[in-house]
Amino acid sequence: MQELTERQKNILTLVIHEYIRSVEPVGSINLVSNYRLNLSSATVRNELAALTEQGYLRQPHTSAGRVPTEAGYRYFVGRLMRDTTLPDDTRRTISHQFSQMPNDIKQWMKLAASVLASQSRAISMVTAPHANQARFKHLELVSTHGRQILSVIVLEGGDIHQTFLSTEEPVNQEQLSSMANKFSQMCQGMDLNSIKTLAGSFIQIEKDILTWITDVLSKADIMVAGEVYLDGITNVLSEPEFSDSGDARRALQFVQEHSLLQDLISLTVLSSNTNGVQVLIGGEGTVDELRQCSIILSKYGSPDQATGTLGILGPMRMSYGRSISVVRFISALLSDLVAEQW
Amino acid sequence: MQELTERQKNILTLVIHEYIRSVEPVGSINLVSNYRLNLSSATVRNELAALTEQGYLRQPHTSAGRVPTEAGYRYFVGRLMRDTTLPDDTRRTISHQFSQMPNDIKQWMKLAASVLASQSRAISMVTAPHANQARFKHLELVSTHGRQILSVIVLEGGDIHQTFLSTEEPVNQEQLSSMANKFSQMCQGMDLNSIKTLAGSFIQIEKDILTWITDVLSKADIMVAGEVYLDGITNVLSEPEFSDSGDARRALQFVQEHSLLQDLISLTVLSSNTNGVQVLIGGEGTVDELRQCSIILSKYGSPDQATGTLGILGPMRMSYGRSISVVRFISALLSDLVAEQW
DNA sequence: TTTAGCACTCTAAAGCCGAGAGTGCTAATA
DNA sequence: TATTAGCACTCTCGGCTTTAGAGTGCTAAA
Repeated sequence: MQELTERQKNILTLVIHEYIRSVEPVGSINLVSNYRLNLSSATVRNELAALTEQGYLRQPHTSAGRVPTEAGYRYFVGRLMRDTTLPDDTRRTISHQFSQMPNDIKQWMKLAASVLASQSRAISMVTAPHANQARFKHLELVSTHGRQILSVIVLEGGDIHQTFLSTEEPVNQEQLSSMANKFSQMCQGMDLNSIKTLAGSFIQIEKDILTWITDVLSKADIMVAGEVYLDGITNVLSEPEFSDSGDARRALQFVQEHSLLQDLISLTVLSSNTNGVQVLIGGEGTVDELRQCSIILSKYGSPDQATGTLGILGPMRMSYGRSISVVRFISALLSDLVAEQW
Repeated sequence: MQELTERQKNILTLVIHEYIRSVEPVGSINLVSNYRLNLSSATVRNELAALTEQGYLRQPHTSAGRVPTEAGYRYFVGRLMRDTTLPDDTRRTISHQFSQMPNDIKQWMKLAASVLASQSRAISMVTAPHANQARFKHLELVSTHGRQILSVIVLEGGDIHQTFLSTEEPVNQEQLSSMANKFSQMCQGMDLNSIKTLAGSFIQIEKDILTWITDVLSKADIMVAGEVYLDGITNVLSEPEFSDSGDARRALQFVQEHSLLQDLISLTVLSSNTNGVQVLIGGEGTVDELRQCSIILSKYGSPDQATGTLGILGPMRMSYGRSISVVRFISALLSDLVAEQW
């Protein structure tokens, strides 16, 4: 696999552009006439043949135009694509939308997912920010009717978990409050291991609470990311390459069942890494169901506070320039919001 | 529109069964041979003609079999369908799944949506239970780094809302706790109106908190249902009638954008009402996008505690017997869970 | 009232054809 | 040596016709 000539790079770029635009195999004449090359179609044909030879393009059948291969896209994203940024007015619009939101993480996530989806016309995925190692912050106990207690745990970073605990006999709110205070102070800022080493004589209900706390912490540690917010699921259905056949359905099903992002996050060795944004083309390294798709991922937040992940999943034939810039922008935006908040 | 004869009812039922099974227009010979009628195809033809005349069936074209119309389905659901219940082992399996869940509303909702979707092979929708008029129960304030305060409001019924408030100058956790206690006691069990009438001299931060509380309560009152849990979105895509054309996409898009259930809940006058379960056929009374769909809805919980809504959305050609019984069963199950908890 | 028989209608699948797009090769050209 | 014009060739796709088959409604007989 030898280096491409400048002209070949140029032509590869054009083929990809044109294919993304028209979603049809692109031929030599088409290129010459649409892009005012100072070349004849015959010359372009030769170059196309060379690029096909090297594996960057392929022909659906003998007398069709060329379509980019996975390798072609990868070469493009890694070495040819120029860094684009979002248009100023788009940036402003998005920032404005965020500034008008209440200070509520859920709302942010939803908005981020929605903006990502509509801007990229792909499926968007966003995880809520979470501290890297879960630490206990606060416990709250609220009596409900009967012998059920509503128990709320707040983790550092603002994650909230709740459950109902039941007691043998009724406990009034005052007792509950003092018990909650006791735990809040005793466990302040501790992580899973520290809490496990706590000793002392506890009554039954206190033991239940401790079990519950360790449950929450270990769950929070394992589930690197919390809930996943999805949006734009129908975007991908309108793409021509998914118009029929079960492909789209299978891909969607996969996304819904496995919370995808969870799995992807663990992949640290990734191919193209553009300025903190990671691009997986043709579902590389992942599963069969996503063979026709590409994924663009980015972490946000900061490692010593809280981080989350966001990304989009679209057809391999997507506008990488635009998509990457959107992901990068939203990622930065959420990073700022997280930094302000913590 | 006159009463149907027994034989006509029988044949209508068979046509619907067969159509649901095969998804193809069903003809007279087909019926006779598959269902061992003691009739000739000619007789059946006459009856089919009569049913078509009355609007319960239609022919896609002159020489095709018959397909049930909206009216046909409605007649079937309202008057012909025998009440089915879920098989015992299915019931047991589902109950078991619920019993193994932690006491967490979110998990319940997710499980309910998942079971509904897989059992009915349709899209499922579930709203979390919520008190009918929101009442304040408890306030909790937790300091975070900087001048941000994490504020958590618990409503009667266990709904939880959180936000970040900011203060002019730092406040320590002790002050926050006493402030939270003050509010918790002062506002105990009050609804929106009562809280609005509260007077007294409050410092800035307390005013902010009060505003936030009223915000939450009014939001909770308006948004009759909280979050909507969806599942099985891909189910509907595999249905043959949605295999191509944008119909499926449009319907899905609609479901995602408008949180559907919200709108539907407000429809109290509904056509078929089978034992607490409501059936909307052909999206009657709703929107164009759902013309090809049917909806089965049920409330759960009890009016004086908390109620939620659940339902499924599938192709008009769905197995109503099974679907209705699943919806009814899950609805009862959630009702029990809610009753235990409150 | 039911049924056998029959002519008729319409669709959907299969086969056929021609236009058009695109190719690769060769030979001429700059 | 790199480029280009010319050309024969290949393959798909859309439109057309044809045909098999399913289903119908009607009539007349049982």
